[in-house]
Amino acid sequence: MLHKILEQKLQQAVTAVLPNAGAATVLVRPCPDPKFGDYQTNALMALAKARKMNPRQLAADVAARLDISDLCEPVEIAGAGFLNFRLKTSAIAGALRDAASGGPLFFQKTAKPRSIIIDFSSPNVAKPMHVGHIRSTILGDSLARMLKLLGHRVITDNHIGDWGTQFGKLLVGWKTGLDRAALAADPIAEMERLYKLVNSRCESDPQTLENARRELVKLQSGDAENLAIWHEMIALSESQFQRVYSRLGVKFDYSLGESYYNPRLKTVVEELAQLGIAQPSEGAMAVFFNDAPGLKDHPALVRKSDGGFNYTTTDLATLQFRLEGGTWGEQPDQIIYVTGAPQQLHFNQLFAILRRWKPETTVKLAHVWFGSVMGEDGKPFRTRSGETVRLEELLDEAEERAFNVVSEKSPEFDVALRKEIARVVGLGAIKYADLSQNRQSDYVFSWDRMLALQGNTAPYLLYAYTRIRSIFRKGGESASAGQSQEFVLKEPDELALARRLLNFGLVLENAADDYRPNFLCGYLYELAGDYARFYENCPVLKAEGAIRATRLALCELTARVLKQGLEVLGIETTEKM
RNA sequence: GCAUCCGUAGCUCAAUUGGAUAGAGCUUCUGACUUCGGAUCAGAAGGUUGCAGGUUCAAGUCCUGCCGGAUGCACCA
Repeated sequence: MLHKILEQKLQQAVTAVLPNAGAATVLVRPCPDPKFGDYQTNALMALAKARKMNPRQLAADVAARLDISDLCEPVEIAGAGFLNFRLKTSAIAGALRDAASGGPLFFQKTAKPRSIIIDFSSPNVAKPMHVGHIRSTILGDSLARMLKLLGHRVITDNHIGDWGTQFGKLLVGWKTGLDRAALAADPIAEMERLYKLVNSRCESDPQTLENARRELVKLQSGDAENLAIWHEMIALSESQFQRVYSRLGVKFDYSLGESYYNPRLKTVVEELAQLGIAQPSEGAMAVFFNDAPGLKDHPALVRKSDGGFNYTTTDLATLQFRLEGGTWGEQPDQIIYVTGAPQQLHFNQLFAILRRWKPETTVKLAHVWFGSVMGEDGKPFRTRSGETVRLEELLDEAEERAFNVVSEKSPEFDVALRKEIARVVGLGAIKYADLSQNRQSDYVFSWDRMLALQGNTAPYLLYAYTRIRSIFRKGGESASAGQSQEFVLKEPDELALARRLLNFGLVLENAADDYRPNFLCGYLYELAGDYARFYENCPVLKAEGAIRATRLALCELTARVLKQGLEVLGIETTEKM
């Protein structure tokens, strides 16, 4: 973490020159172009501006106070007042040696661990998980892994949809048209069929609608028969969820569904009413936001005119529960919700209500939203027959397609090995295609691009990894010889690779701070590219002495960073492919 | 009507959130030692960042107004 040291020294120099400069104002970041140097700061220009000083003069004064000659070449002042730092080769070699001999892998655990709840995935009971769930699941999982790696205490909670109005219709269907054999064969499909059946009947037949409403009321007031059916539907759905999550390698600490918060709903609304936050309106209870510009004219309902509660009420109760420390007994510093873009209004309302309801809480709330998955026709992604695409079938197809590619490229591997490689590559490709994109844009789903072998894709990264592993298989035990010897970095491709390795932690932190795994993907892609050039131009096993040892160490460290980076994205690696 | 988001190369996407000459991949064209794994690498071509103003040392990024598109908005989640 050389840039951290630079940042600290720079901070000291700045406070020496400007005694009342703020604490966290001077940041060091990678240069946009290596010709400027390795790292730069542009913060002095802003500081100078605020004080009406000459920015280049300030930069010169700060540079004069900097003692970093052990790490860097003399600092350069450039442009309107940039400070550019170029690392000495000895400093780069030293950092590599530290990492190669058991030190941290170019990142540090945070000095201030926070307690963070991440709420993601949230599938619905009795419905199939479809492509819409994949982004939330993968993004949330990746954020959880990232924050954990950086030393935070992370609690993952799957807020399952197990209490909506859909259960009225499901109960009617279950009681009147359940096909037990079909349920045994494919429970989700059967429940989905029942729901669709009753739902369409409701549109033309008010009596069915009324029946559904009545079944729902019975369920919610504790009717034994309906509760039993409801429990069965949940159990059947959970086995589906588990199948998907275990394939994806996603784990939740808690799966507290909406029903869990049911007992709190009434008192939450009463409290809001008592505090004057919620008020009666058109028979319902509503919260108005006249002073919040973005929310003006968009009130939130916390109780429906029929006395029932909705999404907002449940989420408020959930927030209350979590702020009290949940069942795990720790108050969160931060809560992250991972859902689609259409829910922005909902979360803006939710957060605004909480600020009024519990003005004393300092919890940091984040709605990490994402765009939709589109088909190649630019419309929401569906099957040819117009159905939503089932997640399990999507995963099957990814593995199948990957299997075909592996079989074509490596026919000499036996079937079991090819299947295992296809699993890693196929699932990795799905995840990577999603995570490598700016989460806020809609993205077009394309099998061909996703399993493409070139470009910013999982197969490209995995291939880079397998080439490194192959060197170690060939090189035998001499692979560990790198640790004791002096590092010799001369070739441009060695240095470029080494410099890239140093930035792993910096990128990891940026990605976590902004909830953007695509930063990490971009970094890993560049790292793999640097490695490919190094591999092309710098023979490892044919080299000798310190050069060989250095190159082996570069290989080893690259493999470790690739593996660690992919792991944080929830992607496994394979030794061969 | 109100609100949110988007418009970048022929296509699919980046751009470290206001930084230096806007970068990749696909596609097209040209090249690479009888390969430490060619699922690789090098090079060429491709742009007035939807349009017009503004803010400042600096704008794809911020502000204003247009044009075009997506989504959400009281009783689904």
